[in-house]
Amino acid sequence: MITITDVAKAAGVSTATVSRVLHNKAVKPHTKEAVMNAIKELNYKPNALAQQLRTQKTKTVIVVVPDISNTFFSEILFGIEDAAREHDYQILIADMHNQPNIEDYYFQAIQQRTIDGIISLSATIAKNLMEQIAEEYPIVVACQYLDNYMVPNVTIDNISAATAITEHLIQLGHTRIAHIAGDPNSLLYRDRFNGYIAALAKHNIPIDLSLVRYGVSSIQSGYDEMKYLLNQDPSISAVFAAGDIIAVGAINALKESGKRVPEDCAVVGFDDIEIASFWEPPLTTVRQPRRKLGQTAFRKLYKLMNQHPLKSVQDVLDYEIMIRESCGYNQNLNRKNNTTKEIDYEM
Amino acid sequence: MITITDVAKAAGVSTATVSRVLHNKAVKPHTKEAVMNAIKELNYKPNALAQQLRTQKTKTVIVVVPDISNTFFSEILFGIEDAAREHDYQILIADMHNQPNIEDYYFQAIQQRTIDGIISLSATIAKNLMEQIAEEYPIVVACQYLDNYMVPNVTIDNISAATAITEHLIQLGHTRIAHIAGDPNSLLYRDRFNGYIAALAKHNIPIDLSLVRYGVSSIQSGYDEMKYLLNQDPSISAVFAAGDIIAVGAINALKESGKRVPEDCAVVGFDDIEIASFWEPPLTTVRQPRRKLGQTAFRKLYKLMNQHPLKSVQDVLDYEIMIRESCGYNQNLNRKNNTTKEIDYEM
DNA sequence: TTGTACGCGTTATCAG
DNA sequence: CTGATAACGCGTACAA
Repeated sequence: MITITDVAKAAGVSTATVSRVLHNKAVKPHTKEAVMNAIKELNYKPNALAQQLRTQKTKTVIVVVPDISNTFFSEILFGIEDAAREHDYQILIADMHNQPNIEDYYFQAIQQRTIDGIISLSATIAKNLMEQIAEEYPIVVACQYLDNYMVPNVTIDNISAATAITEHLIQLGHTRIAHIAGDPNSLLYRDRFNGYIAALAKHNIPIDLSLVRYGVSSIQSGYDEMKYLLNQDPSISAVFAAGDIIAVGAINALKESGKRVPEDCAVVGFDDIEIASFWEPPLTTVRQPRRKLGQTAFRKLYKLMNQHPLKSVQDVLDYEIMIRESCGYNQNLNRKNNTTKEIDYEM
Repeated sequence: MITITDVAKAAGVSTATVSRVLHNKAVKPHTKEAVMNAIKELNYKPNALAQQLRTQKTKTVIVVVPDISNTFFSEILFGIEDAAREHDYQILIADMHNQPNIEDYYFQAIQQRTIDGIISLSATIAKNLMEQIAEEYPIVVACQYLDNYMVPNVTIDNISAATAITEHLIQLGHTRIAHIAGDPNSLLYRDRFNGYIAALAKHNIPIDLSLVRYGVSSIQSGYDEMKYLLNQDPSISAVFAAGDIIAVGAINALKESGKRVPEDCAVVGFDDIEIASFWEPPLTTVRQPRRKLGQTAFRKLYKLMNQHPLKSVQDVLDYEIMIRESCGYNQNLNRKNNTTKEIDYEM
């Protein structure tokens, strides 16, 4: 292995000078050139490990992803990478495979100084534990949050979005609207559920909890819960699924049962993942600004890692209702909410 | 930050002894206990950076993935992680976003000693460059290969699999069989193309290159190429797509054009990704042993990293033809090939 | 069985 | 502007 000492010898200077050249510090043009030549000739690459040990910075951020095979998260990752590149940071992906015991990852890596910060796209960890970590280390949560969250996070307003898309179904004349919810332990999904309830209440539609089922994020689960609902109450005319993956499973179940979508039963989802627009029929859903969510999350983390003051603990970004065919309203008139806000807790 | 010195002081021993305890070297039970207590009390975590700098080993492997949003790769990653865990290695994911200029990743990370080895699920890099890297550093290629590959790799027999699934269409009576191929610069896709040609030749079906289109791995691309084919030659009665993502796009195009699948046109794919079995109709395709591919790749890399001799340069694993409805042969009789072989080049 | 001392490759401080 | 040197935290000969 070829080190900074080798370069120094070859260039006839000290290692300190080589280091200076490497970091664009003040060096005489002449000596700088000599060093550059030596570097090129020897094909020298600084040892990142040694640099990191010395500077106590790794310029690396770990992203905790619940499930990388869920395409919803990939676009968020792109956004994170976009922003990370701006500041020359590396991204490390930790895939949880949807298992909830993720504490290990947080602790191991950051306590061993392998990384400078964490972006978590998951919030299954206990609230107090998360807050404890957040006090000691830079961490930002994206697309997930907990009640009265004091951990820096960026998200959309799930209640408002769920209300909006449910109202859309109501405005199309539906009153028997089922909901296939996500994990009730996640505030994210509780919010979507609450948005659904709020929309019904607002329009004086009686709330019937027998129309609510709880699924997990898989096509199979959406299929199963829809079958259950159909079996139990054939009068259902619309379904709001808490995620697109669940929604497409529900569509499959409906079609298999001889129901036409949207004529016999409308279906709407949440997230706008890629297959949503390619499904048959194309899915009406809520689009989250995924790339921007990722970018915002990283920029927030960057401030945290470099002791810049945070304007707000929580950033709330805009969402968009994507009207496609699965809801029966085949018109190219998408609705946008324009309420990017920053809820200020003043850290 | 709390270091090994702090622990040593607290336990009243030298840092060397603490280190020995950490690595289960010979230490008197009594002192060992004292050290353990100090570690626990101070909540000491070894600094991984320092360890790695000292030992010149990171126990980390980078996996180069063409596109993490393609679910085909996630299961391979699981397999890699399975095997990595056995040996206490960390996995690092590098997402290429389908861009071919990946040399940077290989070099940067491994030359800067941040990683011990590479598993590449991509082979867009020039052959000689790849071989040059392979001579200097531990690297294994999975699911991809180049002609006369001297770089350790693990894969299925794409020619044989493509031949088998094309023959299945032939046996169902099809003669006008189109092929939507993948990137012809990739031997992987050339092999699938060649398998298609071989099957036609074997059954004396005239080869008509106007039935062959080249797509990329996206639903949209499959859709576009199928539209083109339909427009050009409505007599096509079956399509072999070089990947499932392309295949489902093709199905969408067919249905939109008023063709029934499989009655008017059969479709088969390759890879067996999750949505394949949930599409309408469910897709007949080739299943690759993804998990095992990943495991095998890591174990091969492990040998390389630890100077164990390699039995073979190339491992060829079994594939499986998954017969579903999209080919019109709705019978639960899947075919397996049982020919796991290791082509011996003797390194 | 344990402690001392050095070195992994780099950067930062302090003189000059 | 440059060089000598200490230090980052750890593992391991070597000696005791």
